Amino acid sequence: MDAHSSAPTNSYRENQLMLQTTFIRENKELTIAGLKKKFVRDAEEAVELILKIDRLRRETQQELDQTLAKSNALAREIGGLMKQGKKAEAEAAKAETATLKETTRQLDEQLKGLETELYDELVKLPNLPHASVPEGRTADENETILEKGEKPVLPEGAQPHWELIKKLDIIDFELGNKISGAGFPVYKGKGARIQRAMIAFFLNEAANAGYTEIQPPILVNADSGFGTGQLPDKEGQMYYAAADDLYLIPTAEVPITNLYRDVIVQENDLPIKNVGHTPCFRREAGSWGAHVRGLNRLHQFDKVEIVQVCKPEDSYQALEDMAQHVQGLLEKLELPFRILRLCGGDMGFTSALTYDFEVWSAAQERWLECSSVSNFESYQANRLKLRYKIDGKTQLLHTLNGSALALPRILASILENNQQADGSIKIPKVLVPYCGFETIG
RNA sequence: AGAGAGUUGGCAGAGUGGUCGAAUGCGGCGGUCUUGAAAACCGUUGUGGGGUAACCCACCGGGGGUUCGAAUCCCUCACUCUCUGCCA
Repeated sequence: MDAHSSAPTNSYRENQLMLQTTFIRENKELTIAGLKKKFVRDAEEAVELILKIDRLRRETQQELDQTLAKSNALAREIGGLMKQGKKAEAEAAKAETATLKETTRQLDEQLKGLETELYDELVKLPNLPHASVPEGRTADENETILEKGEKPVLPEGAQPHWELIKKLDIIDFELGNKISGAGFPVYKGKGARIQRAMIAFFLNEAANAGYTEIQPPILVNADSGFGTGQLPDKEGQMYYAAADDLYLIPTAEVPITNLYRDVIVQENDLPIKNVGHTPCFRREAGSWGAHVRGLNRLHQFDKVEIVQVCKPEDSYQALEDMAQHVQGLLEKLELPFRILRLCGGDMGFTSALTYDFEVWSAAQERWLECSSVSNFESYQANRLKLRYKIDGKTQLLHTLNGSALALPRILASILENNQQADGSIKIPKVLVPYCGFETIG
């Protein structure tokens, strides 16, 4: 943990603000600078436009409120007159309401339009990167903050995992192809058992670290997709069940974080730490090729996800704790890995700071991403309306999540790194009690 | 899937056209009393938006309508419950 022992300090958001618009209004330059770090095009224009719409929105709101206040007063007056039986006066007052009503209708329409416009613009903006996020546009500019573990020297005739799984008959892509399609492998025998072993191991480790286990639905509605930011941006990456208007989750983050949508959490229930195992479904339409062979990229895979909800001032410590947890798993599995701090251009849309974990895949001689641990600060919480009460005020919480871990690439790495001279695979010691065998093949 | 009944503040539960943002009870918070606690009593206690502020506005499942005025009437959608059917 030495590599990232000092938690980065949150440099520019001492005052956590309720609303993104309020934050932008009061931190215009910081917002623009942050957006530029994430390579948002025309950041200034986007921010100016938002501030302009926001100004108009507030003006319109004021006019509307005043008009409504007049209507309310008049209605009360009419009520009073009716009670006293002053019918003529009441009728006269009624005549006045017609113009007010028309004004209300117009202003209301205007306001709704402006609110929609504002929302549409806001939703286009990604989260702002944390100060410690390195400058850079592509994955090449990510910062390696730790590399650990011995890269194994493979025996003569060592093979990549897609050959090994065939030889050992533990994962069958052809069968999956028949019953579903490409990217839906069938795990058989020890292949299935080691998957189950890893899931149990990961869940137990998380439970030991204080995470509460959750088994969420794996189909979610559109509101949940919006809450965690998959919608409206990455619609095409999720499978969609049109008949029921439900999405297959791309990660357990979606249902588990959305558990707290529209919730005001009690302060002493914080931090919330949840873990869940789910299958994950990803359409990933583009970029299939040689480097995504075998288990490297799938349409369906299993993942154990850890999620935390905490107070703003605790979130960067929580991020470090989560990273440490993931690191511990990889160390126990005895796999070589490295940790990257993603640069502005390579980070996710909703994240403020992300650590990627990559395992070494010895036969492919490549690093494979197996976990991504992120602090979203209040970005998701703002959409989720996830808050807590402090000093009588409601304030947005921070959300974080990370894979702990995604299975297929871990399995690929185990298979490739641990192949023995006799062609068998040695199972990491920690998994043996879970799967009940020490070798495959 | 069919028939019926519901959806109100943290929870329970009143309220069927005019100070209802909403009675009452429980819970929460503050106080009195007490060595301390309980009980009792008093006060307070929803969310969001706008405004320097006083204060104003919106929200009683979602959306729309009637009306000078809607938690209350009408339409529509969603969900929940009960009974029947089906089912792992």
